[in-house]
Amino acid sequence: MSGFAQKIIDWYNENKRDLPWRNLSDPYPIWLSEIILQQTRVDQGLPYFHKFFDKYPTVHLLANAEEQEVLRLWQGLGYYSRARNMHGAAKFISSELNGQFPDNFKDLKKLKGVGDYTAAAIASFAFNENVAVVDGNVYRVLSRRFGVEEDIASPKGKKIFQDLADSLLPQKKSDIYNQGIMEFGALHCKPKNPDCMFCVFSQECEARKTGKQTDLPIKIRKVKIKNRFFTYLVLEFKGRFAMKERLKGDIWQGLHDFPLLESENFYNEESLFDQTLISLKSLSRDVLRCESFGSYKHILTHQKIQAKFIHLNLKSENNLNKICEEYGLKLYSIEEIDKLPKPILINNFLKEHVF
DNA sequence: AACACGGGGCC
DNA sequence: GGCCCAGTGTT
Repeated sequence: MSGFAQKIIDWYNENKRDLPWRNLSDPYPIWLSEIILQQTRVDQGLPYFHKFFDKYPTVHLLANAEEQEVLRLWQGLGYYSRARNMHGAAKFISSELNGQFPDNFKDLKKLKGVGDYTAAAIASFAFNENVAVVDGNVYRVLSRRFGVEEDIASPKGKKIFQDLADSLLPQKKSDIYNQGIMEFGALHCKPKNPDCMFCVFSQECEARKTGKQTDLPIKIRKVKIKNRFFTYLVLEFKGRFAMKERLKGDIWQGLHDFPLLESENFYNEESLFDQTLISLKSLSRDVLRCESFGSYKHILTHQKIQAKFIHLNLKSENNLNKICEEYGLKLYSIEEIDKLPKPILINNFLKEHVF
């Protein structure tokens, strides 16, 4: 075993966290945890793992659940296609494979939502297959320790890191080593403020020699962050809220949120109001004028969505208030929105339509 | 090869 | 306000 792998394993045995999906041989909870932890920190994913594993202790129970119920449990975790793919894969395993999990890297990759990383992780942790996992932690640890300055976002860079990870993989205890290098990246060789003073690689780390720790790994972002502006109408009818299912091909597809207007900015009020009128005609068939204020900010990786809520201009003759009164509707103001329990905000996709 | 897809934590 | 996180699927 290389000195590198040995040091990783020693560090891991000394510093590892006690996590519920560790030291298990059943691939189901391991798969569950890996899907949940894609692009997600352990602290954030942990409660979701418990929710899912408690509610669906076997792959059959998950497979037999309604998709809406699965999405409801996933609510707030983000990247909702993970939930849909996971549910689809559960159905496939339950019905086509008789509940028998694929037991090797190649077959695991055939599952929806299981790519190179996840297939390697499950193959390694559940079936002790000798494959190297490469995730964000591995990129960081390897790039720093070995001074690799290749762009991890490029296919060429990805291959270089995969090859390096493969070459470092020990023949024995590769599962422990895989867990170890990721844990080391998550807890010690962190993106910001890595603890280089007390590091097992303090002597041989290439990044430390050149002071480039926080410059590595190199990741060239090409996608520009887009700004989007949503104005929400929050309408209540006898304790239920008007919600719409979001269309495919956009964010939160298939999920539900409040009726909304999208504009290029919040200052383009005139056009926003015009749209409002058109949109509200489906509710009231009347001409309405609304006034907007307040804000709710929602930041995504590649989209910056700023949302706010509107209420009506009370001076208006045929205003939404009147319509609301007629129909027994309540239109929420921003102050009232702020007092609502958090799940009622735009993370929500409850399937409760008033109209 | 580029891009879409979430939400939360950190500095 | 920008970056990152136990990445994958689509085009």
